[in-house]
Amino acid sequence: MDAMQKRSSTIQDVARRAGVGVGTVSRVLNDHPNVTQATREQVLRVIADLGYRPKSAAVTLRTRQTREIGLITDEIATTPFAFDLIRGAQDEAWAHQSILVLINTSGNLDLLNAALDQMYDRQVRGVLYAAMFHQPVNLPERFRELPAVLVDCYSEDRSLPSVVPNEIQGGQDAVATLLQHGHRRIGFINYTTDQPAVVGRLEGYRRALAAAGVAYDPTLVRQADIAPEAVYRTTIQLMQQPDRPTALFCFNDRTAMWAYDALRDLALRVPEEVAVIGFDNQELLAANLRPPLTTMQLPHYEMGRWAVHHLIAGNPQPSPTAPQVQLDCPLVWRASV
Amino acid sequence: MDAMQKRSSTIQDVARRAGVGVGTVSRVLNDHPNVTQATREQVLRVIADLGYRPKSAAVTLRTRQTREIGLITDEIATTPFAFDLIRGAQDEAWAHQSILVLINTSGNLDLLNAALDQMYDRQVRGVLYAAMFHQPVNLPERFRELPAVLVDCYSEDRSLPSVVPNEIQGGQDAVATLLQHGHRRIGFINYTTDQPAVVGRLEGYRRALAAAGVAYDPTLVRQADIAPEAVYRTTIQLMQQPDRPTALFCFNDRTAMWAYDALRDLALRVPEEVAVIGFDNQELLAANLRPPLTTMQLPHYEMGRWAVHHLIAGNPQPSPTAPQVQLDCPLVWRASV
DNA sequence: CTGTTAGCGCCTTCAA
DNA sequence: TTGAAGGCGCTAACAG
Repeated sequence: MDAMQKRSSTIQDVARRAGVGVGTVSRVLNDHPNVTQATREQVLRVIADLGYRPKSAAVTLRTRQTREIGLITDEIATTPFAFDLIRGAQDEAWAHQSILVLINTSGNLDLLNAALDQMYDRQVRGVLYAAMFHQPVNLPERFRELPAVLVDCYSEDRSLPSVVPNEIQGGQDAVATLLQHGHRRIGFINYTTDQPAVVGRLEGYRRALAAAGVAYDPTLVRQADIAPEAVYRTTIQLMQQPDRPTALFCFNDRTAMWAYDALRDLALRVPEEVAVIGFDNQELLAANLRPPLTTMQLPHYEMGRWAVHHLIAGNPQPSPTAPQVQLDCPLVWRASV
Repeated sequence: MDAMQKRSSTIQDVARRAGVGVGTVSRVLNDHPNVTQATREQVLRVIADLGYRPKSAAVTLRTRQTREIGLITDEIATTPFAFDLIRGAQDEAWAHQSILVLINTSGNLDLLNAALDQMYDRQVRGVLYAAMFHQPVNLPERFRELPAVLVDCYSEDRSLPSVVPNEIQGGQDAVATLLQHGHRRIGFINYTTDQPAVVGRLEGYRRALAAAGVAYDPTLVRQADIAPEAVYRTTIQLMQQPDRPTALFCFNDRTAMWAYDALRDLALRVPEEVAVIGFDNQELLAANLRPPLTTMQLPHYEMGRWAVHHLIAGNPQPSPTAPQVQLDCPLVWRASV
């Protein structure tokens, strides 16, 4: 390894070759105005010749700041969302000449603390903490000791800035879409917990109905575990009741997938006889179902961007008034409505 | 931001408080033997009191080495595999007190070069380059200037070490499983390109047949685009031919998903009337299909681990003899066989 | 406008 | 076994 690491040139080398002082080189490096055009060009030429690049370790040591942003994830692993979030964060970080440093904690508190240690040691500009799904979280106090933004989660006490999906808007727009297509009896297969997505999407459902002057019918709203049989059975029940729904709003794309199964067994065609709309926009599922599923997209990419932007531009401080931003879930049009 | 960054303590602070020289502190920090037990404990106590942690920038500047590993990905974005690979890499890196620095290039060459610049500047221990799917790649020469390992891809000239899935073994084991369950006429819905996965899995198919003394019947092997209709049609054709196959080996889980559709329309039950085995083990699909899909798992986690391990322990040098490792694809048993 | 100098925080000789 | 001193590569303050 050492063999190949030909000692790269330093600012001294550049200064010498260019016949100037290191201070001057440093100035052109940092776009300081006090350099004549001539010397600047001269220095730039030598830099190019030598292929010189400043060592970030030296810069950090001197300036006490890095161009790194920590991304700590909590077992976000199994979902394809993770990478969208990472991409969004990276794209924004890159726009600020910064780079992502990644740690997945697997939901392990010791690892989380170790991750924070790392972030300190490296003097990152700040830290993102991303959860696997929209939820409240309880983070160690130490999180308040450096700039931090929560993604797809929020601290119980609301003292840290966070960005999450707008579940209500998502639910409302989904149902409004169904309404616009003439549906009046809209079934809703929700999930059983009380997580924000469940509560928010239901609220959106009600608001859309209310806005359209359609009465809320509790027999149309069911809760089912996210499991094949549970959803299958619920769908069958829903569709076999008198005055059956003509459209289905599903808690997420997996739910919709199993509802598809039930509808097929019921010989009900999508979308001709029953319209279906999902949530999440898990490409792998939604785009590959038959017919392709119309669904609401979770704004992971945008949340990643927002979080990094806020970290860099928002100078986030822990405080009771930390912003809690909700990003819209846009409709992704396919063929199930 | 500055407000919260209470200047953390330095090695000097520790030395002063402990009544020793900085050299001594440095020694206990680095487990140097020449420190008496007494002073070591004394220093350790002060370190704990102060919550002192060495700044990595200073260490790097001095030692010229970091504890960072670069991970450059090529638009690996859309697949859920990405995170498994990242997790594997991180877990192994962590075991070596190292951390991942991530850059996604979106297949953009300029970004790739910029990424390499970053890696140089940061003096990372080495770099992983991961592709979206198993394929040959052509990387810039600069890749040869620092320790690098390719993941899920390999350089055309084989000069860089790489780790990829063992497609042949995967195909062979998949088909062998079917054979063991008594199937003799096994359909294979392959993909149309000539990428390693396509070629390798076919080879595996043939080997399994040969090993079982079953003649290779070309009418059972089809190539279909990875698109719903193409697979659907192919499946129908395959199953309607005289002496139809009793089992189906699908190029990947998405292919299997659409084959399911065709089989259902043909009123053929899985696995009672037709056994199906997929490839990739995309949890989101495989586990959620009805019945859940038996499939071969792509070893992304393991490839990530192997790559980092080799980077750190293998002292990789670009050379014509760089190792090209293939990792097995284990069978994931569900309910479709 | 430019060169020189003093550290940033740490590790590593070199003496003691 | 330990302390002191030098320097890693860079920026910023200070003269000039």
